Formats: sequence, structure tokens, C-alpha cells
Amino acid sequence: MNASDFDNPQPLKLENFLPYRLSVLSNMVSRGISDVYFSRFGLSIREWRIIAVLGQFPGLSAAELANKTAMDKVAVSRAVARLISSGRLEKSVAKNDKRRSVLILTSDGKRLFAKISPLARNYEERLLDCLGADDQEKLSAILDNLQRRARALGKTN
Amino acid sequence: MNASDFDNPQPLKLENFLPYRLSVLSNMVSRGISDVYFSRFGLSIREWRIIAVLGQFPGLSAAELANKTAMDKVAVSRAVARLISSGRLEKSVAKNDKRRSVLILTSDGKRLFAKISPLARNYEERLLDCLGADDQEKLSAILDNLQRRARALGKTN
DNA sequence: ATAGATTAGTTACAGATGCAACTATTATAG
DNA sequence: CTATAATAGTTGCATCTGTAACTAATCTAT
Repeated sequence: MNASDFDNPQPLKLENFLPYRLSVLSNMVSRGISDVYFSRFGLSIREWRIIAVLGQFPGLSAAELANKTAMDKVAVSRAVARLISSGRLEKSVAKNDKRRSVLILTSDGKRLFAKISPLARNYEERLLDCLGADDQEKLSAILDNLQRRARALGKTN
Repeated sequence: MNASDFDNPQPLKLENFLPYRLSVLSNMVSRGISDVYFSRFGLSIREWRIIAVLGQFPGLSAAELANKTAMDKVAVSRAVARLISSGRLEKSVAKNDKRRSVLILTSDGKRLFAKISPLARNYEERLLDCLGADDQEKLSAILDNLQRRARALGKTN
């Protein structure tokens, strides 16, 4: 590693290009965690996200889920439909606003959440094992900055 | 930000979960860079990757491209087919091994590479603007570590 | 009260993706 | 040599994904 990793050498080198590196790492991690833990429960990553959020915040609507999971409403709608048909989730309609759905995990869904959470965390832990505590903190801060920045760039351009 | 970002509080919090954060950031960046620069040339991200690598290493085979771009051979095959039909790329067969393809950019493809490279780099630069030089270096090192680690985890489990 | 705009969520369709099966060529072992 | 295995690349198929169009309910303003 040296200071020129993100420098501007003449022909663009893919292996030093941040968007590429992020994509490769993210795909490796997603695939790893999906293969190791989720595939055995028949859950897609998106279904898992919804379970994770509803485990924390029962009763959210689809739109609220879309916000918290960074998924669009169509993706949420489809993942919710699957979770319902597999018996992990129940949907009712808000009394005060009949458009809004109220989503809660079934006891089966809660069980699943309780079972997967530690597995997921374990994977994350093993992944982060390659970094010292200081680097973990640094990474977290950097990711926050990058995400904020990426959002800002997306809006204006 | 504080030191417990990747800690182990009881219910898993999606917004602190590294695989999730990587995925969200990577998607935002990919979308940003694709919307801003690539969509206007009718290039997918995968086609762009192939152009970027062939710009650096003319004459690679599909399998070699797959390695360098972290794509699987099917994805390479399809992206190459599109690039050929859009006149950006030419394929011939290796004389010594008739299975192996030899891929080179057409002059049109080279022009495209020359045009997009600075745009892509500019996006990256603006993204990284939110970090100091020291943090950029740190990030690069951390990404290397994580990627190596993710690869190792993927293999054993 | 009612027309028009907004919001929540679903559906339809086109294109992308991943996996497995396939063809063609080359390498290896007996 | 020849049979088998291995490698390069493509194709088929089932599924996923993104965009836009749609339905239903609610809000806003007159």
C-alpha cells in the first residue's frame, strides 16, 4: 500500500478504482454471508433485511421499511409477499389509514430472526477480525462520510 | 460515531451491520457513476469494466478478463458480445489454442475508454473529497484487508 | 362537497443475472 | 494412438430487478 492508491495515473486502473473495489468487496461479502447462513433458511438478502428491521421495529409500514432498508418500494413489496407466503410475516391494514400496511413478524419469523442474528454477527466479527479496533472505528467513520457524500453527489448530478 | 459501531448489542441493528453498509454504499456509488457517466454512452457497468481492462491490457482472453474484472465467465461472455455488436471490441481466436479468444478494443472502443476514464476518475475524486489524504490511504489499506479476509472466509465456509 | 393532487402499495413487462448444461478444443494417461 | 479429463466459451432457463403504469385511499383547496 502506498499513497498513490487513489491517485491519477494515466490509464485508469480498475483495481485501484474505488467504485470497483467497493463493488467487488460488497459482492464477496454478500455472497459469503448469503451462502453460509441465509441460503439454508431459504431467505434472500432482502427478506433478511426486512426481518432484521421488523425484529427491531415491529409494525412498520412498507414505506417505512423501504427507508430503513435502503430498498425501493417494489422490492419491499415483493420481499414482504414472499415472507408472508412462507409464514414469517403478517400484514394488516392501519385502522386510521387504509392504504398503510402494518407488518409484524410471526412467531416463526421472530424465531428466525433470533436464530440468524448471531450467525450474521459472527460472520461480521470474523470479517472484522482482520482489522484492529482502531481501524474498525476508522472504517465506520469513513463509510459514514462516503455514504453522505455519495448521496450528495447523486442528487446534484 | 463511537467505538461501538460494530459492537454486539443484542438485537442486530441493520444500520450498523457492515455487510449492509457496504452494500448500500456500493449501490449508491454504482448508481451514481452509472447514471452520471455511463448511461449516456449506453454502457453497462460490466461493459465498462471490460473496456477499462482491455484499455490497459489489449489481447486478453475472456477467462483472463473474468479474473481481472471479478466477473464470472458468463457475464464476461455476454458483455463481450454486446461490446462486439456495438462495435467497441473485436474478437479473434488465438492461433496456438483455438478455444481461447483474443480481445482488443476497436478504435471506437479506445476512444470511449479515453473519454470515460477522466469522467470516472472525476467522480471518484469528488467522492474521495470528503476524506483527508490520510483517510484515503487508510481506506485503501482497509479495503485490501477486508477483501483478502472475505475471500478467505468464502473458501473455508 | 368535490376535483385534483399525493401517497401507499401492487402489477406488468423488459432486461439482467446466476446456474447448469452444452459444444469445441486441448491436455493427459495408459 | 485413443479414451478420458480438463478448459474456453456459449446458450437456455428460471429467477430477479428496475422502471413505469396502475389501483386504492387520503389530502388539499376551492
